[in-house]
Amino acid sequence: MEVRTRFAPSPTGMLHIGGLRTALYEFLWARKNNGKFILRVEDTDKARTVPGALENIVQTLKDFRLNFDEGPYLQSKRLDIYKKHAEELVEKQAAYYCFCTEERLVALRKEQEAKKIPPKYDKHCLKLSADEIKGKLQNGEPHVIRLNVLPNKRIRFTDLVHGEIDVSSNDLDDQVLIKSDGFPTYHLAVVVDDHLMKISHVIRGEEWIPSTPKHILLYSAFGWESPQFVHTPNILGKSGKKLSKREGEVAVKDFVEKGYLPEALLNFVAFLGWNPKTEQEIFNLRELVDQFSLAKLNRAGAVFDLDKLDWINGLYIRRMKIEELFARAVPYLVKAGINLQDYPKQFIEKVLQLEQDRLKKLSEVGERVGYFFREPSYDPSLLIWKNAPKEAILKNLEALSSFVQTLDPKEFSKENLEQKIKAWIAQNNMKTGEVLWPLRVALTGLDASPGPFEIMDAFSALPNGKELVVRRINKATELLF
RNA sequence: GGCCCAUUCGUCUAGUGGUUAGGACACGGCGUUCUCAACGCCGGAACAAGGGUUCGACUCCCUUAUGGGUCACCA
Repeated sequence: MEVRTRFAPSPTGMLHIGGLRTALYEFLWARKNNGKFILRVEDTDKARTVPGALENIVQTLKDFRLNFDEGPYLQSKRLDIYKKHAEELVEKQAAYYCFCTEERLVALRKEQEAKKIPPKYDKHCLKLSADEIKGKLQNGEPHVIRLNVLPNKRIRFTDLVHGEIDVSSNDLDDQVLIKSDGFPTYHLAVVVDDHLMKISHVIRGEEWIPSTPKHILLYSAFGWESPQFVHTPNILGKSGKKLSKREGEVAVKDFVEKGYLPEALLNFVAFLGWNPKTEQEIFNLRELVDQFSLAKLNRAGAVFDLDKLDWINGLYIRRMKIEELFARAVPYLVKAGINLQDYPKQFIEKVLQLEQDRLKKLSEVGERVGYFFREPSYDPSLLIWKNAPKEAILKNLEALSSFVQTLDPKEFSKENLEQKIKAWIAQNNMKTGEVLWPLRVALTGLDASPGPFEIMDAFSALPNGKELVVRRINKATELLF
């Protein structure tokens, strides 16, 4: 049988991390089995539908290369299908019309809560005669269609992650199938569509386990075979609760804007609930498809650990070719107010290369490379290396300034500079730290940064690079004086 | 509260009756070094508890505890 999976989000907001992982697993399982991955939009709640959400979902899947083979199917365009199926259920007496008002339902629930019994519909409208129903329908009375759950039945199903799950029908409510606005509820729509779309594996979050028995009832009422159910563990926030907006960003879009790479995000999210059972940690999409299996899904929820995401993201950044890093960093550099057209590409590339090992996310790049684009300002005391006397530092900087001026800008390669300057230091019996530390601070104004040789190397890609370097050294001597 | 699901280092996890309980992130130390990264080496750190079953339990069973999910004309 062909493997067909579907991602079935409701367009109530931006695609979030949990949705991304679900889509990933569905995608992987389909690809792994040469099956089909389908996108279906569960937009059956008119009130909660957010404009732009559908576009965001489609675009994000595209950006992350989780290409779907069919869809997007919109449930809001399939209303007649659900209605027809609900009526079929009514005919089979597996469902019934209900005309109860919201007030009655609320009162009923209150009463049950007061008695500390689980709130359930009391099957009030099941007692209506055929004529009564006909009359009310003809009068146009508002109504819904409810599933008729028979008491004292065991409902069993197999979940590929959790194994056998067994529930009593007494714990199930007479779920509304068709709402009074004519739209189906999730439960009806999901079952009808999964069947009609020949979905082989329903992969979704574990919060759906409690409603799966209702779905089983529907499948059997229709006389259909159920698909395989795969309930994935939840992604948890630091608090151990289901990841939610309360504990920080959850929209995929926000992570991308912060400079997390789609590949890194996918790699990270894949490991939240799944593990290849090897010691390999870094996987591209191709490898994930290769290694993925439902049997390797975990059961317990997984906490979303930003530290590990940062590590993976940094690792992907480090492995990137410089041209690619350049291309991806452009928006962040622009945002930092750097006019890229004013600088040679080679210069920007060298600058990025310097920071490549240090970046955890792309959004940090603007701030980190700032000293290349504007004169640093800093406290002069920062120029002092450890407990070195101020006079020695001043003297070293002045001598350094003269020495650098004698150097040919064409020989500003990192290796050459290092060799030349270190030889010069030795020649003059200076202390390395008392030269290189103030040099570096003069160039960057920072207590932590890349080394002075590579910074000078980068500056040399500018027509006036050497002058800039000398000017900064001189400025440092003035500051210190 | 009813029902359901889960439980190995702080976090992600390996482990399917006999292991010095392994790896990764984070953390600490050391090395490299002008600083910070990156890199390398080292280190601390876990089987929720109690009963069984067994020659032997992290592994199997039961109970308890804890955590989570769910109980809508939302998905």
